[in-house]
Amino acid sequence: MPELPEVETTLRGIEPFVDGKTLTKVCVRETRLRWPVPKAALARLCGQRVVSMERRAKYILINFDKATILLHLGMSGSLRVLPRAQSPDKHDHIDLEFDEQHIIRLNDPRRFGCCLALEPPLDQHALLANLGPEPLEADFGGNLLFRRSRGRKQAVKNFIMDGKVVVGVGNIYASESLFKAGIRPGTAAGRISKKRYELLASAIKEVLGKAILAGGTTLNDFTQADGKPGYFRHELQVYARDNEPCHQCGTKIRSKVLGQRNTFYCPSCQRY
DNA sequence: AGACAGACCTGTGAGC
DNA sequence: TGCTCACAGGTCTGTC
Repeated sequence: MPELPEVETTLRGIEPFVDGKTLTKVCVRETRLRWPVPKAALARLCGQRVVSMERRAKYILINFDKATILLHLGMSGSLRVLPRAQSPDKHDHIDLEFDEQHIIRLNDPRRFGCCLALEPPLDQHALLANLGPEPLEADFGGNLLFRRSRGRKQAVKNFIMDGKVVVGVGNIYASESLFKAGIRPGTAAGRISKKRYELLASAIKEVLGKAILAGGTTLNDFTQADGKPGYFRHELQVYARDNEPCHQCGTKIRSKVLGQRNTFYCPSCQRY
């Protein structure tokens, strides 16, 4: 479910209920997420005030004075703002309480997500130390993709999904961006021209930016922090549209497995 | 080093 | 109706 736009949407949804507030209570019902949830370390943060919040790649960071809560939604996670009295459902693993009325609740059926308590310096933590640039920041562009791709035989789709190259481009938006840039997903990354990479970088920025404005993409179960679906699904050009006509030229959209992930493209619009 | 496969989990929908 | 199977939005880890 959650790619960068979904995580950004989630962050924006919970921010008014978290930023500047004091953590009053933590309730952990299930510690078996991707890594064991450090109950005691989270409990020690109670009484401390949130000084800032940010997103890095697909991680949500809740910063306190001397520690940070790091959350990842994995494949199936969501964070929602709920009334404090709301009883937990199946897979509601963690509640964070920041005021009298609300809780922030992590639900994650597949338990691929995580919730950790980190000590500074944050940027030296293994999960954050080797991340590539943010796709929506100015330091990411076609030039960077071109330089990093020289000599690489890997399929360009797998290349842009590599978090060391650029963060936050997941399976849906990788297919969508390549469509927009006219590039075949299976082309070797090292064989693509600088000019094409400029188009691709712009496409990634545009697709992610639009998806954030739409509140993310809801395929099956993604909901924003207020429980509403994301609306980017209606904008998808190729993802999950195999055998349907391309919106641009009418050719049948094809699918193919690359790097163990389903990939969608238009054989006529994507020729490079 | 780069590239790939496997691993972690549960829910859903298709096909029988 | 109920069973089995394939597949799903992520990403770390190990192996070649």
